[in-house]
Amino acid sequence: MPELPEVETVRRGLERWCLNQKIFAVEPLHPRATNPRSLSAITEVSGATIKKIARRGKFLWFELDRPYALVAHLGMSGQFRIQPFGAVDEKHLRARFSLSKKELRFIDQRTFGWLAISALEDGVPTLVSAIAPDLLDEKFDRRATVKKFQSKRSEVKRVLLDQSVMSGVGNIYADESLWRAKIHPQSIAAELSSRKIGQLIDSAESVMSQALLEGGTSFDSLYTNVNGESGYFEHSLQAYGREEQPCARCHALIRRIVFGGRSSHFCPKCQKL
DNA sequence: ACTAGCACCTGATCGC
DNA sequence: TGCGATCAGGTGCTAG
Repeated sequence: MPELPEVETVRRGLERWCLNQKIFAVEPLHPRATNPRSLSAITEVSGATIKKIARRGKFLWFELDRPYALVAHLGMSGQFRIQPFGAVDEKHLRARFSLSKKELRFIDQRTFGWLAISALEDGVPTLVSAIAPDLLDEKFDRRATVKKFQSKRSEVKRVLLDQSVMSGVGNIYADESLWRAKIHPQSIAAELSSRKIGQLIDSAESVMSQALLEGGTSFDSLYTNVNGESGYFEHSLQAYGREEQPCARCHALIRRIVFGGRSSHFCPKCQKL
């Protein structure tokens, strides 16, 4: 569920509340909350101090005063919450970290999210090394990304969602970016001009930056920041979830189609194949 | 090597 | 009121 703007909102909240805090105790509460590729149990971070909170695409990690990091992915429904000691346990509480004055909690209804211990290599956890830099990363290479898009014979929306090409974009912002760039989601990526792919990248950057300013998109309580508050970007969506509603540009009705097992929303008039 | 499809979960909602 | 079908913002494994 959470895409780059939502994960970045969470990262900033964690930075504000957890930086330079010592982790006194860790309590894992669900077996699926630990990624099977984790180097060891997450209780390993007991006694460590949080030195930095980093992100690449939708992956977050806590850098510690140790040679490894605590990596987190929110999956579809993961949340981090800062709570006072003794607050009632949330229904889907999956792990508890005791800091000096507060508890950091990992909550996840659908259990697609996870935590893991992962070695750092050049500042990036091994578990994240196959993920391409995202649009807000200074390592993001625009020309190389355009080339990668052009090397793919599949539908451009699938490529947008491929985290090894460019990370951070999920189903909502993919539809929004394609709408803004006036590209049909089923266009073959390799058949698009460099200029068109450039427009798509620009659109993804502007839509996600705007969403970030509004604290992200949320339809329900499954996405919130570390204080349990929702974002406001839902009001600004032009394609996602707007099936049968008029396109803001041309008033044709937005269509929803399913491919790759998920919904795609687009304007049949502005976004032609 | 690349691509497409499905599996992994829980819960909300909708139609009958 | 109850039940089954469908849907949900992600990733990763596997079969072709």
